[in-house]
Amino acid sequence: MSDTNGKMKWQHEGVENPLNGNTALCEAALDVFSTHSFGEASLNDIIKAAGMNKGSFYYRFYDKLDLYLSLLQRLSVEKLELFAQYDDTNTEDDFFASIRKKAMLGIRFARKEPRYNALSRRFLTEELSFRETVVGVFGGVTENVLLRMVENAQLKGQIRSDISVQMMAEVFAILLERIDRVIMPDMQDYEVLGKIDELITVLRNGTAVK
Amino acid sequence: MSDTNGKMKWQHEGVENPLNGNTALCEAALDVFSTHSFGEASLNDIIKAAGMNKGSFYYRFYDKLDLYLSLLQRLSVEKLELFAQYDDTNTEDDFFASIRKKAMLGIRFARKEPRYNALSRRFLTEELSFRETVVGVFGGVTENVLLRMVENAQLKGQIRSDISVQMMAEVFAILLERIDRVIMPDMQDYEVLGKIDELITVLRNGTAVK
DNA sequence: CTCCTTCTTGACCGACTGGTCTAATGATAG
DNA sequence: CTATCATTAGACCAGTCGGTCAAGAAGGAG
Repeated sequence: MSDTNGKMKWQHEGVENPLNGNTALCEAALDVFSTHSFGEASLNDIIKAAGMNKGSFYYRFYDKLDLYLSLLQRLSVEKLELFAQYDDTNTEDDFFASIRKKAMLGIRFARKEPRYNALSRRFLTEELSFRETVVGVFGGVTENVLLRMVENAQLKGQIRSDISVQMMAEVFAILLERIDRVIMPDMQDYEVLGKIDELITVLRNGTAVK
Repeated sequence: MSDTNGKMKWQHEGVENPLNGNTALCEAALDVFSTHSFGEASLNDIIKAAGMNKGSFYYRFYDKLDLYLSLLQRLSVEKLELFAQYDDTNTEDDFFASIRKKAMLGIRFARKEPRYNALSRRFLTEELSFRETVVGVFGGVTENVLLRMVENAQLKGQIRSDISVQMMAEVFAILLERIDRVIMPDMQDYEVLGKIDELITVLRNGTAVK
């Protein structure tokens, strides 16, 4: 770990992510890391479940953290690919229409790979030093895009101006983050869309009677 | 652990919670359990930080789980005491006034003991089997009071009826749960009240311009 | 065949875990 | 004083952890 410095072994050597060819290891790592914290996750379990040997693992990875980072990288690539299909940064949508689209994309990915959501939420409960290490490798990807969306919408007069933008952005962020609590796994697509529209309605018009 | 069956040693023997007289152990356990998952938390660290010996610890507790449960019990008693001072179950408040009061109480306790919030949120990310064990001891305390508040308010015509009660209750629950993200630790009391009122306004009237 | 590199194997390491147990200590009673 | 009790002390246990390493297998090049 002290040797790693948060870098990935395969990145040093300009080789592709060693998880790419190894679906067994990828699945095992995702299973374990999405259900256990980094410290609690047993590397032995992962390796055993993947049908691998310790030596082979350490031939390709520096350590446990290297595997974790490689997994995050693979997942973020997959997510970006999905989101890229629906890129709307240039369209001049209504604010709530943008939020709606964002929520739909998030749910689509979450339903495709539920373990990813579990993993990223679990990451937020890791120790601060660990989070800093990981963020240090992946860079500040988490720049607050929501806050700027809200600021923009307020300037355009699409949302009320008597509430601070920080508060609004936070409300949207919290709800988008836990949107899975509203969407059940057994729902049909049209039901999911209905739930999202309900949520957007609440955010737009509130819950009180008019 | 197999001997424990999820019960607390001191409950068996009708003695008071052994954490009560031992502030050092209580503080150490709260420190560690609020920053680490149950599995990751080191009992050795807790005992050392409390200036205790292993033998003394195991004289009073069955095991690590017993300590964890005793800590939860103590905290829940403290929280109930605080909430009891402001019991409003019999008053005929407006729905949003009730929510406002609930949010204020939650924040008051969270600011008094921030580690408790961290602990209870961390509990939700523990393994299912562990959560079931703990819930089995404490009973289904988590009966959804919010859902019934929403149903009631809808019957009284205080909130709109075109959104499902489940959705609304979930939205309120999610936001109440993460209300700490909106309240900064260095805020004065009047600032906190202002933030809560902002949040209530959003929930009541929405974010769109009228 | 030999030589060399790449990759695999699994025994092994020290550190740490939750938990046990026996011997010693302190206090109180008769 | 002795006897009995509750409590403390910490060495010790088996098991797991992440990580290392020397030996050998596999395969291509000459």
